[in-house]
Amino acid sequence: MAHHDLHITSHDCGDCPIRHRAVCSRCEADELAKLEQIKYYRSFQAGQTVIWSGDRMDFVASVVTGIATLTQTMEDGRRQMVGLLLPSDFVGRPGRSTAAYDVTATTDLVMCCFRKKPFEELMQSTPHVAQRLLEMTLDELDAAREWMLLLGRKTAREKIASLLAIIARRDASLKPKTPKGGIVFDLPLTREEMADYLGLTLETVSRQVSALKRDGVIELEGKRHIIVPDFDRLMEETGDDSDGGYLN
Amino acid sequence: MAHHDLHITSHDCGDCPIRHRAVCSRCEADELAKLEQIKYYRSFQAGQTVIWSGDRMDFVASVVTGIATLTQTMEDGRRQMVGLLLPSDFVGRPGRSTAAYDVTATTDLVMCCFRKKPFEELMQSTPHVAQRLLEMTLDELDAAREWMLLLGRKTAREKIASLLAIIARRDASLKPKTPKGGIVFDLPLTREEMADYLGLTLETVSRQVSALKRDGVIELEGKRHIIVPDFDRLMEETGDDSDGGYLN
DNA sequence: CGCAGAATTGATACATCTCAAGCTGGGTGG
DNA sequence: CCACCCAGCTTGAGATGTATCAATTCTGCG
Repeated sequence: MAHHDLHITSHDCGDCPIRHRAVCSRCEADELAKLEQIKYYRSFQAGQTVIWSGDRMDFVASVVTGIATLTQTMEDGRRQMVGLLLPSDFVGRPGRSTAAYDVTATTDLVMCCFRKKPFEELMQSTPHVAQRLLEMTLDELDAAREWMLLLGRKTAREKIASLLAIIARRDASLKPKTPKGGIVFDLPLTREEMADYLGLTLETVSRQVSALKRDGVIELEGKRHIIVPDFDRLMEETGDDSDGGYLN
Repeated sequence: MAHHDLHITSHDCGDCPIRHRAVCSRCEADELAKLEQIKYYRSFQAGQTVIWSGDRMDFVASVVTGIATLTQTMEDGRRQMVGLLLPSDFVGRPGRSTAAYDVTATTDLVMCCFRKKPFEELMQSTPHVAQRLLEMTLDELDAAREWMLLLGRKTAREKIASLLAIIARRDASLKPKTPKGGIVFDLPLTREEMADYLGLTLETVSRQVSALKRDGVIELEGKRHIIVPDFDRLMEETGDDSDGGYLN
């Protein structure tokens, strides 16, 4: 609990690992300079809550490193994760003063925050931030709708396979080495978090992971380290169209 | 099948029923004039398909009157509705050339279409359209996430109650008369469409509607006409927080 | 070493799906 | 004007997938 707001050597946007993907990616040098003036970093430890749904939220932010989750909770405790925030993803909504969801760090997390008021002004004055934010929001909307199909219509096994495929694909896109011998990655989520994301119980998640392992679709090393010997085989289990289907 | 593209007396944006809510709501007179130049109307009969997922889509559009649905379909025929398009809602994505979902008219439908290329140019040249589109997209994202909670965690009864509450609330906002004696409206969806929206089968929808009727939460006149004698009672059945929770 | 959180596995309950049989109401053609 | 028809809907009985409750078993760590 000790220290949660931190000491990041406030670095230059030019060196930022998410410079080319985040909400600032379209900015010119002068626009970037304005952003630099209103930005500040915050760090969170794995497991920490960034903000609670309903709390006042006077900033917006980009995830720089680490992973965070957006979850909704019902009065009786049922929980549904509604978003997984990866590096470059954006949190918060211009024009809204309170958080709509619980935001939690699932790994150690660094966020690049902007005070909301100046950020909103900057959106008015320069179009590139707003343009990029629209693009990112449309992408998120598509992702949310894909998730609606998963939640509404897929079986537990298909849900697990889909989640693994998404994480595997993302990981593969980060480390461009494609070892023919299969894709390897670490799960960034606990079984319970997977359950909250997939609309299942943690027991069902555990059973289906075991089943995929038993059937040779995946291999496990420890609880978190996953090996996918044949990605196409995994894709068959997701229930999705064979072709990734992402043209433009 | 006969005639599907139609003869709407191309009217003035000033008279448009969605003038104050649609993507054009923030436009000044000069911007509106530009939109007028590239707009055209299309009409569809109830049940007609507006566009199939994957088809080339060289326009974007606003729903003027009527209701349309966005649905995703899996190879084996499982279907999930991912959006319900009401008057003023926007369809299509600037910067994408094919439709991502099946769009279907569930009632007779009139859409105000803009050819995509000019619309995109207009978005660059004037900020008001892009601003409003961002706002609308953020609203849709919130709605999608609320639906994720419904799909992932709510019971069949809660799902039905939630859908009825949403339709009831929308209808109440259109006809501002609040008859103390209860809210009355017509379902714009068949049981099967409700099922596709809620991630259920049509039989389960039918059973749960009957159950809500048996328990006095709603009354039915025919299959489609619904009477809600006590809206708070209906809200209790949705599983949501008692307070509507829509501050800003 | 032993504890605590995380995960697995088992037995059973239950909500929803599936398959199947009727019902209902509005439109149509004889 | 009636009889029929058919899509939309309801209801039933049984199957099934996932949740629930309850032990264990892992695993990393103090």
